[in-house]
Amino acid sequence: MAIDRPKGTKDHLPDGSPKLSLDVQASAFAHVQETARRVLERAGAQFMATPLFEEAELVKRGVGGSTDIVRKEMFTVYYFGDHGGFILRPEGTAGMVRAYLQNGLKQLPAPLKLWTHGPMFRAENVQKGRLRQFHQVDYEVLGSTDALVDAEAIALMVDVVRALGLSGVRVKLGSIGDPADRDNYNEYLRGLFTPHLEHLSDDSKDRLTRNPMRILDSKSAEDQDLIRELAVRPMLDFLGAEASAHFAEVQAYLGAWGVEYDLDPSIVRGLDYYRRTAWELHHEGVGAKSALGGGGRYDGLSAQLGGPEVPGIGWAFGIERLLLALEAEGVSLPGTPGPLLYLAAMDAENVGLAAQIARSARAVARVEFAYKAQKPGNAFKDAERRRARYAAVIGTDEALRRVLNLKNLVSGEQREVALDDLNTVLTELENN
RNA sequence: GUGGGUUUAGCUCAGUUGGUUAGAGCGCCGCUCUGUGGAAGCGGAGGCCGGGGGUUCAAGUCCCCUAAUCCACCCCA
Repeated sequence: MAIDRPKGTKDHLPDGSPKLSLDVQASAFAHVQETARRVLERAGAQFMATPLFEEAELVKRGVGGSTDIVRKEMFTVYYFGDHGGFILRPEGTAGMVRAYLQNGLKQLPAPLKLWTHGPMFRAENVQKGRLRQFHQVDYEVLGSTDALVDAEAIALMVDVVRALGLSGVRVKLGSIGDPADRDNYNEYLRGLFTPHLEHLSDDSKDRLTRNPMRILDSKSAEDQDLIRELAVRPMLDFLGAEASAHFAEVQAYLGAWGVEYDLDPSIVRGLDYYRRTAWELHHEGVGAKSALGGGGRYDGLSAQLGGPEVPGIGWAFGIERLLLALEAEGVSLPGTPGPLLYLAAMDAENVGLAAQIARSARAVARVEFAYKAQKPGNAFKDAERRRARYAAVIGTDEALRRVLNLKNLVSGEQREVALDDLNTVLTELENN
């Protein structure tokens, strides 16, 4: 093969392909999207979609200039002759909020629940559960600060994943407070760690200036020793009165609904616009970080993009990571079903008739036909490989008498059906 | 950006201390089998041994570079 697919991308393959795993099975992707649609739309979310590329400025302002996403993971799009400065979107929220503001969706009754799905792009090195083009399901609620909205969002994220048959997920829940709370906490951490600089790992020395909260979930043993020695207080101790009450309310609702979660003080959002409630969904099967998805409240984002104050909250999970988790649990998703009926003609002059019957039968069911005349033995072999439930071979006798011999490929039983009755019979067979 | 493993047919893999026409199983196509499938037998197609350079009389095999892939770090979905 002369040309391979670009690094960090996957082809989505039809059922039956060699090397097929759930994360590249096109029908599994479709099933995730359909399940998300069902669960989210029943909860009142409406589907919308935004472009795959946006102004670079949107992502810089929306995601934050100090994040790794902006510093080293953006794909710049160079190829629009009349206008430059576009990038492939690295996440969904900035575009959703941009579209909300630009299209006047503030006119719709608030809070407005939206959802979308599609590819995201990050220029990262590849490993398990991490790609350069990956896909997310995304849920956003705009126009409310109510803690009930937070709790419902978290519960819905769990609902979608559960509806797919995944069981081993954990919600890690935290609150990063309001901006002043976070500033206070970062100041506390800097004051605490700076005198012990020489005991921190090199990575954490860097974190101390860029994002001190990251030190707390460092994988380095020396960092963890130091954290224990210094008896570092958790972020939750620094929440202001309002953020604290809000967080208590979120937990009360989750408790009332029986949504399980673990309080995790080390929850840190990588994106600058988060406020208050922040959470992640974890599963063992998805790779080193084990995060299936994450979410949080972003009340400051709209204003940061130059719009009015519009509170918001949202989450996203990675479809590939979800499929890895399902695969790890051995959950199988429904694939594309085979045809209900496979038709073949024995003689070249009846191929056209087979095609005509198939085309009219497609009004009620999935029906395929052979493009060349086939001997009965080969016709049934073919029908079997295509996973048809029924097969019929048309010879001169059937053509003259205007009938089909429908053969059940599992039981081997045959029954004769008049062509005029075919669609009625197929409808019955489809329904049982 | 960094570190380690891997790369031979569509798939899973053999291939000896370098030795001349690179193999198997599965899959695919055909035949045995001109009105009834899942089996068996026989035959066929399909490889610049990831790419480039080097050593050698001779390289799938040894050396260097490069790419892809897998896993991990940073970070994230």
